[in-house]
Amino acid sequence: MASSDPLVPSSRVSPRVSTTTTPDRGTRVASGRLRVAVPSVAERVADELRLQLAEGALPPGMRLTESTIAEDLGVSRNTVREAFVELASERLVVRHPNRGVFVASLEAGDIHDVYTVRRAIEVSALRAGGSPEDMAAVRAAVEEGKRAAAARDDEALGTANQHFHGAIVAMAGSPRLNSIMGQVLAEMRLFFHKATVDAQFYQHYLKDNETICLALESGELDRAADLLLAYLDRSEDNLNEVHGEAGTD
Amino acid sequence: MASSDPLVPSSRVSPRVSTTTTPDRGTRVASGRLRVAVPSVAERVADELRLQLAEGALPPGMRLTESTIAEDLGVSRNTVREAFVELASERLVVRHPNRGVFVASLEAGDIHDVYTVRRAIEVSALRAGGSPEDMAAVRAAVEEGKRAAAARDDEALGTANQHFHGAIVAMAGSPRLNSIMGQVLAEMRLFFHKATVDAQFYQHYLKDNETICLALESGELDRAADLLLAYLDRSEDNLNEVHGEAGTD
DNA sequence: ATCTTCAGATTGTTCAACAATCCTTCGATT
DNA sequence: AATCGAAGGATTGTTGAACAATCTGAAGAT
Repeated sequence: MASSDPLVPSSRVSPRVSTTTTPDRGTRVASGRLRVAVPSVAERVADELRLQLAEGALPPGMRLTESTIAEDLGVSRNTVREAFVELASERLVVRHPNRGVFVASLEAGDIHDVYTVRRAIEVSALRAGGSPEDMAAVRAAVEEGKRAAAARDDEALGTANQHFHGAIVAMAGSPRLNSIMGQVLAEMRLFFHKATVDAQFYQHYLKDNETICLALESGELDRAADLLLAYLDRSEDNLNEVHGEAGTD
Repeated sequence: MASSDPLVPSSRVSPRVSTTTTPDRGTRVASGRLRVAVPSVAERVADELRLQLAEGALPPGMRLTESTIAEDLGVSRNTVREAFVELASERLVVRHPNRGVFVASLEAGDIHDVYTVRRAIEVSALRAGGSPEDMAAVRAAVEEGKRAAAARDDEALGTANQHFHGAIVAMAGSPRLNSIMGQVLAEMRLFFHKATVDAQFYQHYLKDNETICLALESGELDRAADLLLAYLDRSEDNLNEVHGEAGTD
């Protein structure tokens, strides 16, 4: 869904005939100076592709042809190209020179690698602790997960889980760590659509998150870090099992 | 230096008149199948800019005009643009919409941020230990630093120091962590040209590296990690001092 | 002195062209 | 029949030109 929505407002039918058209994507703020960050077309293409990748509309391994995407989104091939460079730097797609761009697919080694990064940054952030607001965000993610579990909404449960781990990293207050974590989570999302894990899978995580959060709130940072580490190890094993089963298609 | 070398071999004088010219950048290997990764022009532009950034030829805050760079390197504007997207994703340049691309400059907050990332990934990698070969690489970097110090080569000393920390992260055997560390070190290189620190500055680091390496080699991973953490804290403080002095231009 | 207007420069984006490369198909050879 | 190699088509890589949108800075008006 949302696959063929044009990114440009739809006034681009015959681009050259209109001389000095009315401003298209100006969003001109008459009074203030603050421009609220109007994303460029290339960025919006990247955003759209990121969204479709996260939704599973573009499955891992799929080839992304430049001209097709350009037509579908109503932009030029060069703009798609810029978006591809960005997505490739985030490891969401892989560029094979002269062959094309493909949706990234996590192999067994990649899973371990991703979890190595997660262990590094999540444990580090947790061990350093955070402000009360930061911890409140972690707690909020735990409660969000509980609600999702009560509503038997697996999708929401997965989202809450990502919020939980995102909140842990956010405790460090580091834009760079947040950005790295965001990319890692995006990579995992890419993979998760292959295996819709059962509810018990997540239920287990839910309890772990609660325990970790409690340890954090009581100031037992080292214990919280150890718990998180164990959690990540188990999560990696779980994912590998799922991968071993689902990876034989 | 090496600022105006064209990236394309120089057969690009009149690009349209020649129909079916001889292969320009083919590097065709007659026998084998293995193509040794011929970098695209955009990648080479990014490489060249990265190099000039690391060398300090493009100082922080400097504006990089698309057409100028395109002319200097003998490539098209669109290609430069692709390179800019990549460099921006590495935080080596900053893009101001409709205003241009500027060489990134680390502010005080950025320094702390960079060190937060380093603490996370270096300590994590060190704590997990590594194979004998990995540790040998760490040791080699220490010796490299000693030689550079003996030769009073500050440049080489800085390089050896980066090798040391790179080798520590490489112990984790994680391509993603290596890539992150590479970017972080590139960011720091960008900054280091502002302050050519004195020899004693590095001498101190040299002893720390030796101590950390010894702890690692004797299997005292936790102690090595603690030492590294302390080292990074001190290094951050040092850098902030230097920044406070030199940043007043 | 402050505001507006205007021109110049640069970025953002598109388009069209072509070269280089890859993949496939189809013969030709052994 | 199997293998090899040569067209052919499709797609990527790269360029150059064009133009709209935006920013910058300077000249002019209030």
